[in-house]
Amino acid sequence: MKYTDYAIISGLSARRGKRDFVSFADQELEIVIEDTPENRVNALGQIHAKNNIEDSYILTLESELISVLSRMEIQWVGFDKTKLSDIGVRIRWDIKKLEQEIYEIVGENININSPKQLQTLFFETLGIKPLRKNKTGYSVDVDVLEEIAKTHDIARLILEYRGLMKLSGTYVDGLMKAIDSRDGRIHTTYDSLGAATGRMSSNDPNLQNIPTGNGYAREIKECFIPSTWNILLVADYSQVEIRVLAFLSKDESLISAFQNGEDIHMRTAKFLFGENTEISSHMRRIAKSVNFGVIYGITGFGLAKTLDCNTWEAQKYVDAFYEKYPGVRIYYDELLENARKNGYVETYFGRRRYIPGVNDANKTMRSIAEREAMNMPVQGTAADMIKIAMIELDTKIREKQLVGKMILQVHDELVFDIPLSEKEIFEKMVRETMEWVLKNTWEFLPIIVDISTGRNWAEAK
DNA sequence: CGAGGAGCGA
DNA sequence: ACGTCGCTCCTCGA
Repeated sequence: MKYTDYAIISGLSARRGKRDFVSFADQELEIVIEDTPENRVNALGQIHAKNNIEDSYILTLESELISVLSRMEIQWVGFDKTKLSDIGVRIRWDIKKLEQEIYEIVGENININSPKQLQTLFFETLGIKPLRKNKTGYSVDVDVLEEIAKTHDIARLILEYRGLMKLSGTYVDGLMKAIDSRDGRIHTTYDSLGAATGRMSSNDPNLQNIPTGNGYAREIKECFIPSTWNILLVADYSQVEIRVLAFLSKDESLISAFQNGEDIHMRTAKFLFGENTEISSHMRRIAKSVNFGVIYGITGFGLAKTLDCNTWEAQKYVDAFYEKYPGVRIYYDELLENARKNGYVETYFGRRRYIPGVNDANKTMRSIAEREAMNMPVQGTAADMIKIAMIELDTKIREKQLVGKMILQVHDELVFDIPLSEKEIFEKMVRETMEWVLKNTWEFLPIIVDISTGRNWAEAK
């Protein structure tokens, strides 16, 4: 049955999507086409033509990536069904126990998965003051429950319950359904143009959001295993987005920090709290949030929420960041100026995203658009880099007639299923290729790839 | 079946 | 109003 979902296109296997049209950036084509990778890239080409983009490297890149992705999709990933099944039994047991505990405290069998019933419990029965509203009522999300948990233990239990339900539903049951009955492997579908920034997306099942934590989460990741006699090799770009920001902005402090091999979060922490200050783990955590936040176009309010501090304090950190890395501020100013003038932003490799909202009359809409504009070139350039590396690696693997295969991509990470005998050659080849994509700039901005291996995905990470 | 809320990843 | 990009599960009501 599963194969009825597939269409053979140009001798390659690719799955048909549900959509019957192709869109790119914020411009929908006025044509209805069969949703295939080839047609999507074709549509991308039409968008380029319509906007007078010539000699687009992105078009070449996306064309070449189609067959690479199809080979990854065909390969599939090994999976330990027995182990997942055992995890499922234990999680369900824990859920049952938590359920009983919660019912006991509440005094009745409420549906813990219903935000509506939780609202009634907290804000009416228990008389707790609501923290935040959403479209349908008062929010009972993790931030709110963390706050309530300070005074009511029940909130802690509900958070635990939610975490286990997520693992049980999305990962245990979800992955169990995705295991192929014939060979026990799992197959995902990639959408190369899945995100507006140029990132890919993965679905059915999504293998780009497998839990990374400890406990059950780690056990689930341990279920992803190599083929018989093989090992998994995981290669990931180290702090690639901040490095890309350094590269695009040419900020001197940011670049020199990477040149000197400094811990970038520590570098920012020193900037925020003083060169001679002993940086605590708390301070480093703040600096890390600021570093990431800047890439997302953060505001004082948003950072305050993340750090659980007041807006004034958070804004102070954001201001300090831009003061210490002035090149970043200039870069963003010029970027937004260009976005307002041209209506789009683009990556280093020329991938575009149209963002008409930067000139919207509505301040809120404009702010959203500005954050999108600020983030896209960073996230998109990183996406371009790994896509280029994937094409190059796919070619090399076949040229060298290696047995190992590239099987997964998780935004800044590639996973390979390889024989132990090919470990050294893969390590060297993968590192060199992934770092090579910005080779012409390596002189002033080191790109670092971390590689590890193991008998399962958790061990290799 | 779809919207909304929630939570998992980079 | 309030940090980017995704996908999937659950509830609830049409």
